[in-house]
Amino acid sequence: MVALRPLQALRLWQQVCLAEVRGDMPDLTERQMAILLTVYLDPPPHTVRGLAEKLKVTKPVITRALDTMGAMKLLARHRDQRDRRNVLIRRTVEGALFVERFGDVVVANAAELPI
Amino acid sequence: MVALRPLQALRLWQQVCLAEVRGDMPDLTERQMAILLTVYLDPPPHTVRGLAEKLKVTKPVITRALDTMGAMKLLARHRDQRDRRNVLIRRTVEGALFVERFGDVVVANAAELPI
DNA sequence: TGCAATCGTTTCGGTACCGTATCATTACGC
DNA sequence: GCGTAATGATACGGTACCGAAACGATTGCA
Repeated sequence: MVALRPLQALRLWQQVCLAEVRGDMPDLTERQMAILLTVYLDPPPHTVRGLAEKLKVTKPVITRALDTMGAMKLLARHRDQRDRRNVLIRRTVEGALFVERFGDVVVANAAELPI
Repeated sequence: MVALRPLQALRLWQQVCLAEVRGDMPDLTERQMAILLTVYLDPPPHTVRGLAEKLKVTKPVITRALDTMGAMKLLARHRDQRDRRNVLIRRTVEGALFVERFGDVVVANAAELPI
């Protein structure tokens, strides 16, 4: 339970967005961000279908996001050997680093919030 | 000063992203979000040039974002009568409501964070 | 062995955004 | 007035994403 007042929440979001926009990091879509954080925060296994249901989007949305973030090495695909129709989404070192750094940005900006 | 631990920060971001993705709200780009929040949180006046400098992006980026969000009625353009070259970006009722509701989403998700 | 169901992917046309360069309008100094 | 500077908008080609539909691959069941 984190007590956050509306103005603080908005200010936090603004500062983090500004940091992301100003930086030369690869800009991720809100959907891509939701997928990435879900893969790294929720327990595996993660499948295309599962993510599509969690985000309430269609499967092609997940496939395309995996294409993009896979090219960025933020996560990786892996065929499920027990049911070769499935694709398991796995974490990568680069992705873990990216997520960790992003979390630090949020924490740092939260620490500087006034009032 | 808000004490937020890395895992809490990431979980918060995930939940808010999920809420936005799942909702049928108009999805805003990270840049658009940075502009919108800056207009509504920072003191006016706001100009295209000023926003471009603050976000470290080019002016067409701001112009296009204003087009998009203007069509959504999230903010409005207004010629500066003292220097008619300038365009002043003003807040709207719809935009204020949108920002307020977004802040509430963040606050609500922060309140439900574990540990 | 067939055949339907499920999985993820691909294709299609359309839309939105990007960066760069250029434009029209307005202001200001000479 | 006239040229220069500054503002924001636009044109252009390119890229990425979107929703809907169709597609191969794999499974499991009759």
